[in-house]
Amino acid sequence: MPLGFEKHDHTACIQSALAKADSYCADKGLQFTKIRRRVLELLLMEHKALGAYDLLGNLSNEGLGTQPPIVYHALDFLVANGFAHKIEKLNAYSACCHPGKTHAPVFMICRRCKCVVETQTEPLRNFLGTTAKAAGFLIERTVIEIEGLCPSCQKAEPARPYYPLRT
Amino acid sequence: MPLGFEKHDHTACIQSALAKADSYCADKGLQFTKIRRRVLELLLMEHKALGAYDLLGNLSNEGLGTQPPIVYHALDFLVANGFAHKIEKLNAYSACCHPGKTHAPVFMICRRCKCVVETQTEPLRNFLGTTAKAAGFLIERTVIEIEGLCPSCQKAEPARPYYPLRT
DNA sequence: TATGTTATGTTATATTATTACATATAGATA
DNA sequence: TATCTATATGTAATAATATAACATAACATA
Ligand SMILES: [Zn+2]
Ligand SMILES: [Zn+2]
Ligand SMILES: [Zn+2]
Ligand SMILES: [Zn+2]
Repeated sequence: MPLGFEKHDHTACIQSALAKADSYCADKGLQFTKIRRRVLELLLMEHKALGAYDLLGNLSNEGLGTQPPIVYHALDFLVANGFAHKIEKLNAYSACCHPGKTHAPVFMICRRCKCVVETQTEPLRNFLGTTAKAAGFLIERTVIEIEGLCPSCQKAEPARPYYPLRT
Repeated sequence: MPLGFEKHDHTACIQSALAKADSYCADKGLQFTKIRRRVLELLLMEHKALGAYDLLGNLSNEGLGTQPPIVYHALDFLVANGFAHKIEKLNAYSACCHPGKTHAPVFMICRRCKCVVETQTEPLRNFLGTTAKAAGFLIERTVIEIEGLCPSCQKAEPARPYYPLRT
């Protein structure tokens, strides 16, 4: 599993994630069915987020279903069980890179090549916890997504100004 | 402007935000037109996020336009100029509580009463900067949204488990 | 007023997601 | 094994969000 944008053995990356999902589901008595497994596999193929209808297109080509609820059902399962995340900024879905661990994921999204890298930071979680506590707010979920340019795309394109547009 | 969930003089809150927008636009030579101003005003009315079609419903009732691009044009302006933010998790829009300041906003979203409170944390921004830098990633924008229960809703409803569902 | 620029309006359509329910299948129970 | 029950999949229709492409109107300023 990549910790960042460095090259890695992605075949192993995929196999490892599927194996973890297999054993986790076996442990918990969850049905890791053909469709669910295939959707996860599709999400694992690249470190990119895929839209529900991209996934559905693939399923459809493979004779695994043609209607939206097919893929949304599978995504519900994968997200609920922590095998995938929804990337809110993209309305798309990404395989989890740290399955089986409690984590508050942080996504780095390259606007140019669309790659998505998941990282996690315990300090950040603590930090948000402190911020929320000060306001009396009780955290249940977090959405943390960073948009910008990945290392290789920085060479190809100038940066846009850091948030916000206002000076 | 509220720093958290405490009660405050919301009429003053609205007036102050509109006045800031007026003067900012005057300074920059931006056209703070009737529709744009009204959309901001609608967003300011409560500390909640409103969907584009909610806003359009209001505009439509007031004879200010009936088609989606009307409201999306206005929202584009308000977001581009930092008067409003899109809340990605809700596909909805919220007036900025710190207009005129450079900031990476953090939103606390109550799942029960749907209130949205914007805060900002310079340390968090630094922290994400460090995380990204370690991966060689260049930040342009951030999406930081916390979901959970606001102080008053905590009294009314039990919390759900903290992220993630996985044990 | 003439001219270029920005804002608004119109039509159509794209994209993402859900509701509600029917059928099929897996796993548990008798 | 046969039945029961819960879960998964399939179907149809529709809801909700957002954009493309372009026409018209209003504004800015020379
Ligand atoms: Zn993850
Ligand atoms: Zn890139
Ligand atoms: Zn703001
Ligand atoms: Zn609340």
